[in-house]
Amino acid sequence: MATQPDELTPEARIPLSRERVLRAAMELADEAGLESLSMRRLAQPLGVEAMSLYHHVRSKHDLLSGMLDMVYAEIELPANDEDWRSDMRRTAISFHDVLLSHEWACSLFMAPLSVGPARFRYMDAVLGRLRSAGFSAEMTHHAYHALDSHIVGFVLWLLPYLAFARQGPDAADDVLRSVPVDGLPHLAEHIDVHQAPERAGDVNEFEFGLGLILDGLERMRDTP
Amino acid sequence: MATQPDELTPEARIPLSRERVLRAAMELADEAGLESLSMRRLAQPLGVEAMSLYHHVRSKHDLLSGMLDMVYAEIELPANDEDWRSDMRRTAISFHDVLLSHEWACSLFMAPLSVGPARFRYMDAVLGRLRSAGFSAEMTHHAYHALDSHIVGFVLWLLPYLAFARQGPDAADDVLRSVPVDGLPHLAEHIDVHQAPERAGDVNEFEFGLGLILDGLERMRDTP
DNA sequence: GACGGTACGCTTACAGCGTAAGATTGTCAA
DNA sequence: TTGACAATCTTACGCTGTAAGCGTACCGTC
Repeated sequence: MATQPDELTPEARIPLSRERVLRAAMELADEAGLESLSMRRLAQPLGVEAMSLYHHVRSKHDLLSGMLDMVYAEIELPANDEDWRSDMRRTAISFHDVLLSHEWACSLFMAPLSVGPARFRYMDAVLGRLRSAGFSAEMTHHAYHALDSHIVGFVLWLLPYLAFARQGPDAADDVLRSVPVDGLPHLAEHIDVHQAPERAGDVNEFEFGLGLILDGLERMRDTP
Repeated sequence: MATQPDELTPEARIPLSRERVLRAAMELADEAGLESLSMRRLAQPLGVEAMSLYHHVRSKHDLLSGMLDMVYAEIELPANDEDWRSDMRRTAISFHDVLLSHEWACSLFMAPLSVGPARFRYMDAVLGRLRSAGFSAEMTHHAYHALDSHIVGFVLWLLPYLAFARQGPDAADDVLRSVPVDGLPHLAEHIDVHQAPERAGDVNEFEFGLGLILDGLERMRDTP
């Protein structure tokens, strides 16, 4: 049954392409993490050898750049529907969610990757919505960096906790309980707050800081 | 002149230690970046072979954990001198400065490293200062995450720009000019703001967002 | 002084990495 | 049929972290 043609035909039917390589890379990174993404392992599910990938991707660096840009493409751009704070909140939460669904993306912010078109489009859309809300160019600049810093910084904090939580239902609690809180009373209290049963959604945590920034900006818009 | 004893004696005088390994690792990372930090290269300036390091460090993972904790140890903890906002601003700026002087540290936030004592101490001190300012346990928790998210997120944004700027006086401008701004008018404006001569200190950018958060928190403290 | 235990450093070896170089194959045009 | 060209595979190199084992130098105890 499993003759050679049978195996080769479907592979040959769908030729490699940058698109397909990037998409496979994202899937692999989503499932197994960035550290599992090697050229050899990426080639395997594509039915190809590692070096073949280099016809569609200049280097691993280029591959990662492309992956990050696909992440940016998933972010919901700000609408012009409601008041600017609601519009920006929606985009910020979308960015937050996208980063959580591609945890490896945060690791790529540090590397000096080349910036792709989707990221430029995202920046322009956010800056445009802030300008149309009435912010000056200078103020828009401030607001943009404050918002993006919060989003990326927050997810960066959240990810290690999520990694623990995924290990098992009580793994996170075990880790928290193992913290040496002797002589660190406020840390102990902080951990209690984290363990409080009512805090199901850490999204609320995120939206608290987000609201703080949005409200602060709104006040500065009123009195420029 | 260069007899064997001459060469061996000074090495034997200063035996390896976890402290010395960590310090050498930080120096290497500061100068050449995290990607240059391999066990073999780290061993070289210590006058030792790579495997010898494993007597003082459980693994490379453990080495990185230790390095990150030394970074936390450099942060100026919040005093109880003035009003809480001034105290916290000083600590936040110190954190910011420390991250800029050890750029590799940001890359380590993502990895699920074990948390060391200096980081616990930092957390407790910050949480304590917020509590003594009159914030509730829940509110302190919010404030802590909002502040740290901003610090880490902001530095994460700044680092790629700094990397360009270091390549040469005009390298950053060249990169900015090469951005395809056709159809992205707000991005073009954003780049203009970045290139404006009067913006010498990007620290101001950082302190803008910091002030936004501190002021927002202060308002919530007044009306709980 | 002799002896065993422990700590520390070295050597060797292995599997895996990114990718340069070159051989091989499949496909279409002339 | 032939040539051209692109896509793919093969091989190889220098690098990585680190497991396993060996040698040695110092230690407290007899």
